[in-house]
Amino acid sequence: MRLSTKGRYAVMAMADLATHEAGSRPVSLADIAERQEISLSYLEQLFAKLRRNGLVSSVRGPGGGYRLSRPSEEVRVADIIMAVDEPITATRCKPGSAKGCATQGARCITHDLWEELGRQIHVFLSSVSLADVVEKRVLGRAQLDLQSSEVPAQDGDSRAAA
Amino acid sequence: MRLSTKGRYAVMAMADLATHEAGSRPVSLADIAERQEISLSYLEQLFAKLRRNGLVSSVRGPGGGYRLSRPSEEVRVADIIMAVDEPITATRCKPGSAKGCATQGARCITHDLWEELGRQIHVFLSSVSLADVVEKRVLGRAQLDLQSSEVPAQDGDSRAAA
DNA sequence: AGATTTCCCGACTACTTCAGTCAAGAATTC
DNA sequence: GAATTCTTGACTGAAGTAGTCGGGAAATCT
Repeated sequence: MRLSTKGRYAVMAMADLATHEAGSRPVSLADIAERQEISLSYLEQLFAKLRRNGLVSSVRGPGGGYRLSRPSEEVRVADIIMAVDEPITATRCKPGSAKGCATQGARCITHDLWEELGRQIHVFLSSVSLADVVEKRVLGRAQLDLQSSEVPAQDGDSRAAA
Repeated sequence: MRLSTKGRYAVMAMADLATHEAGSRPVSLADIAERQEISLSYLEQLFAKLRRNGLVSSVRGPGGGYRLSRPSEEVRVADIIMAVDEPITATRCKPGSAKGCATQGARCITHDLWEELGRQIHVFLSSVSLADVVEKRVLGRAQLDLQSSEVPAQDGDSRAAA
């Protein structure tokens, strides 16, 4: 799961689409571009990918635009991000790669860590639907349950987090 | 919290340091560079930042090298990544920024989502200590507790995750 | 003292990716 | 057929990544 502004733009656009999808009229990219302040040409790229991945369907001609293929409750944020972001080079841990991971044939020391982090991110973003985003319900669905955090609170915690 | 290969290299190097920190001898960057297949000059950059953030201490001269400032149980992975990665522009959601977020003065639709994701990542990486990484104990410390995942399993799940 | 080993620091650079532009074309409606 | 809207591909400027290079400074050893 790759996290870039491209994915964020896509989620913003999809949320806008879900919000303004009233009645039967599709939503034009021009409208989304104006409301979300994203360039039209860039949106076109994003929606081309979203369409190929079956998340939206298009209607051409005047009055045309895009529509969600499924109700917003059934669209996961993870789906959107995976649709627009390239498959990613998987923490550069491919068996063939010379550097980074796969040192001496074995997986590198930190391999498990990044794999687990990727899984955590994926689980979280899969637990949030587009409807959740629109209705500002991003908490509560998935919650990290820290058991026995033995790591003491450190002094240097004034650094910018998140 | 920014996630880049730079941060990954830093964690790899710190894990290597924690592993080979036997007795009282510091570990030289040349050794780490060879074992982890990271260029020496690049390691020097990373360790300069790690040192400024108080994660390691240095010993000069022959037989010199680096040492962990604290025991590996007390070093959180999040600390390492924050030390080497720049403070980051916080999901481009600054009040002053013209684009992206802060549309019409209000926070953008997806603001809460990314903020929460950032928090989840930070919590996870704070829950894992360097000792956990070295001893391959990255699971079980923090575990996502999904309550009532109503999102149905979708067809297209063969896509590369993580 | 002098040589060697190691950390220390700044400048420079090839490369890739990101974010976005530009231009042309095809389908649909009026 | 003219306007609208999606569709596609090529192109580009800026930024960040992953380094390299070169010269130092402190500590140790002979």
